[in-house]
Amino acid sequence: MEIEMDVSLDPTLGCGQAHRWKKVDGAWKGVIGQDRIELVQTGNGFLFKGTTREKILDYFRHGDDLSSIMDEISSKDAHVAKLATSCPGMRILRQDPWECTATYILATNANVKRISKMVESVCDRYGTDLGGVCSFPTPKQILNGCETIEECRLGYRADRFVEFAQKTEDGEYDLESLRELDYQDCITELQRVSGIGPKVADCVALFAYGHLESFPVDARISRVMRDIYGVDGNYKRTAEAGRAMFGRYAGYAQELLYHSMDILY
DNA sequence: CATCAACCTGATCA
DNA sequence: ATGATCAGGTTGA
Repeated sequence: MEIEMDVSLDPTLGCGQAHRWKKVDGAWKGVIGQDRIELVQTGNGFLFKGTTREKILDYFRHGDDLSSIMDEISSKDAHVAKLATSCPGMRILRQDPWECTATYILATNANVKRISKMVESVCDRYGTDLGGVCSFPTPKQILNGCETIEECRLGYRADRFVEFAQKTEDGEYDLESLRELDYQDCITELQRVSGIGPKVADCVALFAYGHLESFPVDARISRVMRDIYGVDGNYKRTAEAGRAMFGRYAGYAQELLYHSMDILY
């Protein structure tokens, strides 16, 4: 099946916003929910198999008008304008809140390689076998075998990861209800979770709850803000500066800036 | 509110 | 080869 969309799979799936995609012989292989997916870039979109058109369109935020978003953030800053041109088709994805949050709890103070290793590890150990790859586990699946969690080599993230699964399963955290909240309330609620600070909250707000004004500041973005824009200071200050600079689509600007560092380093 | 050391682990570098 | 440093941060003092 083919989908027409202004998207470039390489930066979109390879930039690190989602952690389960792998490019094998020109095809992007990954898992969305319980579906094993394969995507191949074409001239004006991509071919897909493994799931429904509807789910793919939702995952790739088909409703986002990329050209007008790029126009808007490009008008705010010449550097981002250049990146928008040099890296067309980079999209923000819409990920499942549970998987996205649990994954970013694992992502703290680890590099991309190690993050995907940890994520694959918990999928292999606790997820459902989909034939060659496993789905991201449900809270229940994790809790059913959490006594062997140390075999996943999560380090000090393990306790937070299991606690998050426990409290989600218990209903203490209601991830669905967060969909109703605006950006500020959303990150405030997310930060009640142990293992979620301002950076992870911003990532989840952006990648799961679709708050496109979120501007997560990680180590790389922090360097960009300092070196290119002369913005220094703590997290709150830097993230606010990004949102003030780029407005309602700051998240897209962040992705472009992050990816540009990816190429540089 | 701002600052800062400690924290699992594994890859990289000297 | 072996030790220091660092990586998509968060926490608690």
